[in-house]
Amino acid sequence: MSTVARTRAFPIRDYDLAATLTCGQTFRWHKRDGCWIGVIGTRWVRLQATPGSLVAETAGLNSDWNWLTRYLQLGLDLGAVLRTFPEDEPMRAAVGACRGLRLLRQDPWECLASFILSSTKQIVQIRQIICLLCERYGEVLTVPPARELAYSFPSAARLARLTEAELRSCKTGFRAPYLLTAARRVADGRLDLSRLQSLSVEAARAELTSLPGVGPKIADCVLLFAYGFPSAFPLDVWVTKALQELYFRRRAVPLSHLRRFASVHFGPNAGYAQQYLFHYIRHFRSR
DNA sequence: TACCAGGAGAGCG
DNA sequence: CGCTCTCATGGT
Repeated sequence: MSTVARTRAFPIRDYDLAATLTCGQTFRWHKRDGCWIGVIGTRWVRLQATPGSLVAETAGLNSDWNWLTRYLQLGLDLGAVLRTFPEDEPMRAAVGACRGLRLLRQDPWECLASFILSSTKQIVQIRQIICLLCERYGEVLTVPPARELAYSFPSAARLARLTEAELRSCKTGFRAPYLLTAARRVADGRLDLSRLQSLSVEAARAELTSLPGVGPKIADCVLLFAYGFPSAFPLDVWVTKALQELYFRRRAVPLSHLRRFASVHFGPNAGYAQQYLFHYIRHFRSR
């Protein structure tokens, strides 16, 4: 039965939609009347979490929903992932505090650009910057009647034509030239983001970190959130704090040491474990 | 007001 | 390699 519809319900369990959309892996979702409204690619989407299912509404008709199931990773067996985590007290606490937190599979360009803009910014500020960029340089999207305007994330080609001053007027600060360089490299083909999916995680990381303003942390965010490399382990100030507090008795440990520890301790889905630690330390052990 | 934010790069010893 | 400084700006 290939129904064409504007809405669809997906049976799912252990999916904490709110945590997933607000935990710092994506920046454009907002809550309205108990639902989550956002943009995936060039589609306006409204999501409602109900017990046992997710209900999705779009502006236009869909004959297939693969773009959505892929983004939300609805086919993932979360339990199988959690079973690969180390059986220690910190991981039990982190997972127990937020059962149902998921990793999304995002568009590489939007993810790369977003995290270039993320450095030494709070998540609320990152959201502001990206919102400004989309309103000014994104495309107006079709939305259902009586809904607020929605915009696509601006393409690399669009941003490549901007001046640094125009980018700085979106509050990007010292990150403006970084974003501009990335946009130009992607737009003129020197950097082929779709090719990275076929590379080893090390080779893909090397490609990303060749961009100015993209170091190991931002590269690993893109490797994990856009390409789904399960071993990518973004080590930011929060995860650093979590590791020191939970595994090193609150002692300051060199970053290189933490990287080594993370790569051996958390197993094949270290990136997933990282997201639970990030969420846990930010919401339950702040300061 | 002071501190800090999902960092990275350059300069230094 | 490890440390320090700078970059820009606004939230808390």
